[in-house]
Amino acid sequence: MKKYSLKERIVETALVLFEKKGYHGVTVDQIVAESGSSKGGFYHNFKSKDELLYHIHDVFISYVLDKAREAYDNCETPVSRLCAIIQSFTKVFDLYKPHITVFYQESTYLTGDFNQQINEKRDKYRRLIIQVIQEGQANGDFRTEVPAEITAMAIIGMVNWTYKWFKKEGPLSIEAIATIFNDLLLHSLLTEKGMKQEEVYSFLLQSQPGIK
Amino acid sequence: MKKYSLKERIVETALVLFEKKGYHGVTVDQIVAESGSSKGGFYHNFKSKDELLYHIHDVFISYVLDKAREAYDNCETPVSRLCAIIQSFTKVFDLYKPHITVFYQESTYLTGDFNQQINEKRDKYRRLIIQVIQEGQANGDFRTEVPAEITAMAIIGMVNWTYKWFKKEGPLSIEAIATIFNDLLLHSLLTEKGMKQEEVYSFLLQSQPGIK
DNA sequence: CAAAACAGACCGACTAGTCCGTCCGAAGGG
DNA sequence: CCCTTCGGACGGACTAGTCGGTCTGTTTTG
Repeated sequence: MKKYSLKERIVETALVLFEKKGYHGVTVDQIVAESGSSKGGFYHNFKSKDELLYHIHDVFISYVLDKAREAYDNCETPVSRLCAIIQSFTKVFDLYKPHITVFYQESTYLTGDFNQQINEKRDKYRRLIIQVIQEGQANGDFRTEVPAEITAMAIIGMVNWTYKWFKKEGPLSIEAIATIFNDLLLHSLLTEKGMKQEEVYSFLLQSQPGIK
Repeated sequence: MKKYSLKERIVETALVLFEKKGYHGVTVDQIVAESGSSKGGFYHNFKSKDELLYHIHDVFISYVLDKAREAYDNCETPVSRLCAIIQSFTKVFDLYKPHITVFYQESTYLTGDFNQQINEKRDKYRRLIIQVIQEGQANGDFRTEVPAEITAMAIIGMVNWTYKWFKKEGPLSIEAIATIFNDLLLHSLLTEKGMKQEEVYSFLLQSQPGIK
């Protein structure tokens, strides 16, 4: 039974406070007070408030990027790859909701060098999704009328926006939402040929109404 | 040839600065300096920096809400209503990009009363979209497997996210992007019956590749 | 006992908001 | 038509308060 380190406690409380009040709505003194620490403790673990913000960003984007690559490597076809990536990302909301909120809400305030490092990983993530779509278009599973880049951004938008409205206590689990996303996404992307593949059905919702 | 009033000049420069550096990254002094004004001029037109933020929020959400209702009233069927709303919203990016960025990036910092007023309008907008989807499900145009609420949030997310990546100087016009969104959205929502309607085709991309 | 981990008083920079003064155009009287 | 009055729009020095970060101890740990 490991104790939480001070650093972890600081990050956790900062996360909760940032999510509620925003990065600039929270002072270092508040973080220190709520985490039962001190200025000394804080600045022993972080060079600055900026670095704490960077740390939160990095933990999240690194995790998500890893999961996406894992999903890519573990799947064979564009359809299953795309669905697996979306599913893995959406599931992260249960785990990292505050991180995600901070990530999309406060990245403006990352200073030069930190900002650059995060943007690189963000780019890698985007390029991976575009690539999967292009692979699907190349092998005839996905429709080619829609440009892969825009479609990728549409999908990323659909999924990312979840941070604005998802509540853990809500009526739908995050897994259920991921399934709906995949259903919407496959319907908008698949060609008739792509639709006929066996594996597709495991990612779609059934047609009879009233399913939970 | 009307001159810009000081208030307008302040809002315009604030918008540009907020978009680039975030609400808290910009001081009142900076706004005052860049707009060629003064502290007196600023606080004569706005009760506080908060009120300026509120003003920016309100201009945008009011405009968008009006346009959406207009689109709803001018159209007859769920399909055309939904497409018209999406189109009207997406087009706003050309006009109000900085407003939108501020709207989604800085709303955390709206204080109590202001926040409440904006949220009401935001809610009305969301409910309108949900309603259109439900109407489409009721008359058999839209699939009923996907819950209207989640679908609405997926659509709103897809469209809203545009503020994160859209550049006016980019290769695609905002109208082209709106068309792509509508195409994606209709493919994911329409039933076979809904797909057969004549009017649908005007909102879809053609199947032959290479169309601009 | 040395080095790391932490506590907390303190400081300097910064910033939202104030306050008083000035300018200018309209109203109004002569 | 001119001079005076007056009120609203704006200028800008000033302030009170806040907040990130430092510095000097003290405790804990290996």
